[in-house]
Parts: sequence; C-alpha cells; structure tokens
Amino acid sequence: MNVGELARTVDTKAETIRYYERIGLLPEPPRTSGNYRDYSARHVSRLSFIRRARDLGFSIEQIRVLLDLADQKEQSCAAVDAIARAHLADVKRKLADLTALRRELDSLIGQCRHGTVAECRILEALAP
Amino acid sequence: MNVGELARTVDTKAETIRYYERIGLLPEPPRTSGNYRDYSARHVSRLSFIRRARDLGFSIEQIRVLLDLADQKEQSCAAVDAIARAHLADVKRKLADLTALRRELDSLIGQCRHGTVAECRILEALAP
DNA sequence: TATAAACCTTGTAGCCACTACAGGGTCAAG
DNA sequence: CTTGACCCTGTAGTGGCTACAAGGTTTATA
Repeated sequence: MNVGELARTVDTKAETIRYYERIGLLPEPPRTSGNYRDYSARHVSRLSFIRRARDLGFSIEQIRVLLDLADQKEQSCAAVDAIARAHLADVKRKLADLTALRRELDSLIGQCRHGTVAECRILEALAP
Repeated sequence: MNVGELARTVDTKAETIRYYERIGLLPEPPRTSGNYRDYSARHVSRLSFIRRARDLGFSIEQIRVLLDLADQKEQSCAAVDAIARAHLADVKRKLADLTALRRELDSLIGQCRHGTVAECRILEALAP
C-alpha cells in the first residue's frame, strides 16, 4: 500500500503522513524497488489511532506518549487516564473562554443600530 | 512614551508591539535622538483597540479591516456588523465542536476501569 | 566620572500541525 | 512510447506571536 492509498484509507493527506514520519510519529515503512513507501496493516492502525486522537484534540506530544504507553501492556493505565483528563480540563477551559466570548460578541452585535461608522456601537465597544 | 512604557500601559509585550508595527497594523512612531520609538496617545488608543479585538478573538486581518472602516466615519457600519457576525458564527462553530469533544472525552474517561494498559478502554476507543 | 543595570535596537529563528509548492522520478494505460 | 497520474525530497509558508543574540542608549549609583 503506497502513501496515496494509505491517505485515502485513513482520510488524511499524503503530506501529513510524510510529516508524521518525519517527526517520528509513524514508523518508516519499507520501500519498493521504485523507492515508494510500502505500508502494512500495522501502519494503517497506527495512523488511524493518531488521526482519531488528533480529531479528539490531543497534541502530537500527547499522542506520542499514548502510543508509547499502549505498547506497555502490563503497566497500569493511570498515565493514559491522566493524559485524557488533562486534555479534558483543557477543553473545558477553552469552552468557558469561548462561552464568555460568545456572550460578549452577542451583546456587541445586539447594540448595532445599523447607522454610520461614526456612531457604530461595535467600534465604540472596541475603542478604549 | 517608549515601547516598554506602551507595553505596560496596554498590557502587551514589547515584542508584540514591534510585531504589529512590522506587519503594518500599528503605524511606525517617530524616533528619539537615540533611535527609540516615541509613541503618542493615538498609538495607545490604536493598540488598545487591537488588543481588545484580539481578546475577542478577531483575527489580525479582521482587525486590519475594522481599523480601516473606523476611519471612514460617513460609511454605513454594515461592514463592521458583518465582520462581527462572521466572527460570532465562527465562535459558535468552535463551541459546538468543543462541546461534542467534551462529551466524547467525558465518555472516554468514564469508561476507564483503572486496570492495566492491556484492558484500557481509552486506548481501545482510540484504536481502530 | 566610571560603571553597571535596565532598558532599547535589529534581525533571525522557533513554536504548532500541518500545507503547498518545485523539480524531479516511477508506473500503468492506451 | 507517450501521457498523465502518481510518487520522491526538500524547502517555505501559515498565524500570532515569542525568544533569543549581539549590539546601542539611558539612568542610577559609587
């Protein structure tokens, strides 16, 4: 399976796959005689894991640790749990920030009287 | 007022102020005999506007347009309103995404049985 | 007056997670 | 045997800063 096929399989751009290889997140696959990357099922599942974790907003570094942990089957999963919880806390912080932001923007826009720029409440609210 | 004083006044790093100048968002101030930037009240208010808009999540490019519009006092403020609404729509999209994300992470973490990595539900949920 | 500390200057490189080329090589279909 | 769709590497760009390095200026103190 070459990079384009893998890309279609996991719905990821070929450039992104090569990027993951470059930063050491996805192991280098063997090459064909024509120097094409030749991926196996293990690559597919590792890349799927990465993409799923990225979709959930985990950082590359977090994913790196998660993949390492996944290989230590005997260990407790406390570290995995901790990473997930840290990420959840981060998401909650962002949600709170965005919620406050939406309220401010709502009020800003609600004040617009559709007049001239000179009497614009939105610009007024942004000005000092 | 030099760059450090301006930085303290508007609670922004000096590097950021110079960055705004470099990208043409904040006009170049005159210089003192020792080649120090010499800011006036106009700079303070322009930078305050920029920072307030950044805090509300407007992009640099949106702020550039807002500042341009603010100078055309006779024009209708429809364009200002449109930018604010577009940004609000963006914030709402992000809120929806983050809310879905939080739900997924909540459920992921809720499934953790605190056992070994081999039976970790979080890693299972991430795997394909 | 000397000097040290605290500023200022410019330019450049780094952050994150990609994305987009350019300039070449390979491969399958017709 | 040519065409076009892929692949390769390497580099540069994105946004919005942030962090140096290596020098110049100003201010406070000895």
